[in-house]
Amino acid sequence: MKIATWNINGVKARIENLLHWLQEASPDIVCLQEIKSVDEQFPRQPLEELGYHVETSGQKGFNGVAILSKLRFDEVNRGLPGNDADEQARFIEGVFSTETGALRVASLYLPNGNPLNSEKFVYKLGWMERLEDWAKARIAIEEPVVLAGDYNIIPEREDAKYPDNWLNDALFQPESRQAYRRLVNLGMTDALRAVTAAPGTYTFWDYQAGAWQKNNGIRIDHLMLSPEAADRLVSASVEKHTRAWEKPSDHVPVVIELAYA
DNA sequence: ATGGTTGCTTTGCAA
Repeated sequence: MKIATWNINGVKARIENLLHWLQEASPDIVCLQEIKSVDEQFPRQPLEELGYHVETSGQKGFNGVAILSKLRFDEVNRGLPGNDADEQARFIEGVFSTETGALRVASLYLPNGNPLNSEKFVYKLGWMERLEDWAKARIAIEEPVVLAGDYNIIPEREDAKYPDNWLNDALFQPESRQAYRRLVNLGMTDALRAVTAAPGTYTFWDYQAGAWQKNNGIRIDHLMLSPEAADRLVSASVEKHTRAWEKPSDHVPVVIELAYA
C-alpha cells in the first residue's frame, strides 16, 4: 500500500499537477495540506473520477487539509483534540480496513510558528503538545498509525542545506525540535529517516531567491509511524521531480510503501 | 543583502 503526503499550496491552483501526479504514482492514500479552500469549492469531482474517495477539512483562504483514498473510509474525524477554541483546519484522520484490521491515517498541517516571540510560536508549541497526547493514546492501544503531513519542523542540521540560516526560524528552534523528538521517543518512526540516512534529502524549496535552482532545501514533510505501522515499512521516497514542473508547489510529495496485500 | 515568490481573503497577509 502506497501512502503519500503533499503540501500542495492551494488545491485549486494545483489541481492539474495533482491529477498528473496521481496518475503517474497511483498512491492508495494521499494526505494533502494547505488546500486553501473551503470544502464546498474543493475540486472533488476529477479526483473521484480517478477512483478516490475524498474527505476534506477546509477553511477560507488558508490552511486546510484533506485525505484522498482508494480505500473506503470507515471513519473520519476532523480537528486535533485538546482545544475546542482552535478553529484552524489543520488535522483530519481516516480509518481504513485492511486484511489484518484497522489502519489509521492522519493528515496534519502543523503551525509554521513564525515569527518567534509571537502568539504564533506559542500556538505551534501548544499544538505540538496536543499532537503528543494524541500520539500517546494511539500508541497505547497498539494500533497501526500513519501520522503524515507538513510538520514545519527541520529535525536535524542535516535536514537543511544551510542549517545556520534557520537558527532564528520557528522551524528549527530547540523547542520545536524537542517536541518532534518527543514523538520519536514515544515510539514513532520517521519513515524517510529510517529508510534513507542520506543527508541532502529535502521536501521543500522556497519559491524565492532561486532556492530550487541552488538546491537550498529543507526536510519538513514527514510520515511518522507507530510501531505497528513501522513493522510494515518497505520503502520511502521523495517525489523530487514534481518541483521542476510548471506551476509547482513549493513542497513535493513524500511516499511510503507499507506491506499490506 | 531585510531582498526574493506564490496563492488567496488581494493591492495585505501568510508562507
